[in-house]
Amino acid sequence: MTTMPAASTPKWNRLEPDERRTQILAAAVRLFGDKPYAEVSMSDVAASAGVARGLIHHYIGSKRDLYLECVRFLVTVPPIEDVHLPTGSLEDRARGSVHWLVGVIETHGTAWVSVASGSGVDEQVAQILDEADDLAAERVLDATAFEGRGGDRRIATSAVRAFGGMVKAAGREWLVRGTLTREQVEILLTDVLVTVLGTAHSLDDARDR
Amino acid sequence: MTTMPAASTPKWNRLEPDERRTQILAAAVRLFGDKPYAEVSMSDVAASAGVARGLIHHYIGSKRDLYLECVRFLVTVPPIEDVHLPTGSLEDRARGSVHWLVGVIETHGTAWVSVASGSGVDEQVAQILDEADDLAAERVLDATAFEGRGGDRRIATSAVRAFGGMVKAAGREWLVRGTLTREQVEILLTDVLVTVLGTAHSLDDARDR
DNA sequence: CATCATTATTGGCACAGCGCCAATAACCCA
DNA sequence: TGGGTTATTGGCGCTGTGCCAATAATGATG
Repeated sequence: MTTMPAASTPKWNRLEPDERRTQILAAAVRLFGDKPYAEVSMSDVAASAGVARGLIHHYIGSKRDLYLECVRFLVTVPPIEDVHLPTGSLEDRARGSVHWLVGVIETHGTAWVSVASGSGVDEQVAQILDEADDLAAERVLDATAFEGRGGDRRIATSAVRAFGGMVKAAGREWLVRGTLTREQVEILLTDVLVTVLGTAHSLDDARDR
Repeated sequence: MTTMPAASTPKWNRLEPDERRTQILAAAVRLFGDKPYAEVSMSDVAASAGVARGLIHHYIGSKRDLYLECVRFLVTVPPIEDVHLPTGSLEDRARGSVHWLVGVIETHGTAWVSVASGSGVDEQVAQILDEADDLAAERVLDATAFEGRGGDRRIATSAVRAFGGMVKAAGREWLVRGTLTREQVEILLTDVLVTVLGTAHSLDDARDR
């Protein structure tokens, strides 16, 4: 990659530790991006990076350490961007924040989604969770007597599915972290659900990119 | 459990297939509930259920199959409850739906949260994700110029963290499932964020359980 | 320019855990 | 009470991780 000595052909080329480490990490991020944790072996990463298996352990450590580095890279690099001026009305400022968040997501694309939400889950596991989310969304739409035609309904389902992500996160805040009470969670989610259902109606007018 | 023969002491008692299978599944659900996937070995499940390792493979199959069964159990059992009448105003119906959802979460408690959001993630992975979520929430509060005192701010942070769950889920809808366009995602999230910020102010009045 | 010191890199060994199969023991029935 | 049925066990083979000594490439030194 760097120099090509014509006299002797080295069996392998020697790189700077930082460079090699970055190279390994890049390969790992790529693999962990579209395959779940269990499906990625250290041999795969080593082969993808063009090095021996043992070298990864020398530079990063265990497989879990490698994965941790990848996660840290994927979720901490984006927020480095800073320039965002909170001006205008509340909605304008909210719009700016959301635009920034969506941009963060777009930066690493599906890899970010795969890692951030449901870190390295199996394909079939994701499918089961998806079906459960779908069922819950349908139930919510039925319970709230959502009236809508074909396309409208599908978009509303997706919106409520997204809302389901907030339900889970709120549940985490309540049960695991203990930062919100059950009452606070219900109030918050109720207000948000009302907003989601209200917005869903006007959402298919913006279906064109 | 069933009968106790006094004459001879059997080395192990023979159960009906369904009963044994249920027993194994119960032990697996319990273990997968508070430990990540990689931390739970088939030997642990076997020991916890009081059977030999091989029996699990005989009844369920591979470790992944076992985990799939547990996930399916955790997420499909709750929705069996049905009775919920969509009456009253939109907010009332939304409140009812949210109440039902929160009840579903409560049914299995932390185990559900652990499996549903971030299926079987490592403790350190969860910590990294938590810190990233916290940072993002703080940034959003800063960008939207959220004014609030100490306790208010902390509650608002938690609310925005919960909102972050919806951001991830919406990103999934957009990038992975393709059910929403980027524009639709931004509109939806903007409206919801405005609601979240507005509700957060009145949320500490309901801090008492 | 030849030799040595340094260290990046490799290949293989030991161990843990999964998947499976034949042997075994408990139960049911005549 | 004996024999058939099958739930259950224990151990074997294999894949993959973690680690360490040997090796080779690079830079320094005379």
